[in-house]
Amino acid sequence: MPKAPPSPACGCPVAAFQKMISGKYKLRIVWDLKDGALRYSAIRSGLLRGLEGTPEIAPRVLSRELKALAQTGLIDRKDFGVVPPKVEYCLTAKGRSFVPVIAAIRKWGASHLGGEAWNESEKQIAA
Amino acid sequence: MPKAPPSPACGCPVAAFQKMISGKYKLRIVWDLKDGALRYSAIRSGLLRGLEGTPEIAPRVLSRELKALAQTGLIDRKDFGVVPPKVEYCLTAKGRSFVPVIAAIRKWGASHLGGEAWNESEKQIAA
DNA sequence: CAGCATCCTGCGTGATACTG
DNA sequence: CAGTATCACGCAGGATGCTG
Repeated sequence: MPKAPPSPACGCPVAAFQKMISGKYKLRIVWDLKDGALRYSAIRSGLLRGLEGTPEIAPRVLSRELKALAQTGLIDRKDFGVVPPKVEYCLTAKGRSFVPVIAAIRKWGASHLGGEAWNESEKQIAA
Repeated sequence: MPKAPPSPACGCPVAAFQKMISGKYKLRIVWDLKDGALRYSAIRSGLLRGLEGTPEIAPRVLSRELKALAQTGLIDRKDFGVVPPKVEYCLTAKGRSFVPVIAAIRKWGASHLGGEAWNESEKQIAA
């Protein structure tokens, strides 16, 4: 991975944020991790909670999200290096500092989206 | 209409939130609108502020984001029905209530992403 | 001025199979 | 158990040209 041009902070904290949480699971993963470390499969199961029509989450996808989160510095990966494999993921300080933001999002979402105020677009999510 | 199963608080408000702000410009549009109504081209110009390498924003894209935001109920479209066309976009009550959330995001982003703490992944944004 | 119509491309996401 | 490898697809998003 070549090139490393200077990054003009421009006005993009929002853009960086969007990139950081891009993906369907990143926010939920961080949120689920707020209560403590979780293993790969625990995270996986947690992501399926409350979702009916949702097919299984492709391991490739979850793996990528976790790597991305680790690279961003929100979570930390702990490999116990044993067999059978045991790996735990937990929040970093940065990740913990981010939890309140998610809390704010959830709070707002609960007030304005949590009810039945869903429109066509959202239904397909749950359908 | 397929079932509207009770939304178990699960992680759905977050999912709805993600869908609501999906797209590169939605958050910034809402943010730029917090100070008052803006016209189409004003929004367009505003989105290019501070971005050098960024090519022009495709009208198709911006148009779509605005429609989505309107459909979500975050912004309102005011067509003056005159020639030459004049259209203004402004926040709805819902949209205004959402501004603090963006503020929280920006605040956090400024602390943790605003500096030079960008890694490879983010660089391509500015590149 | 504020869009819409069309084509095209990359990536995010899902599904399936395999491994250390 | 915790992933990686591969194939395939839909859709966001950019580029260009045109219109009421």
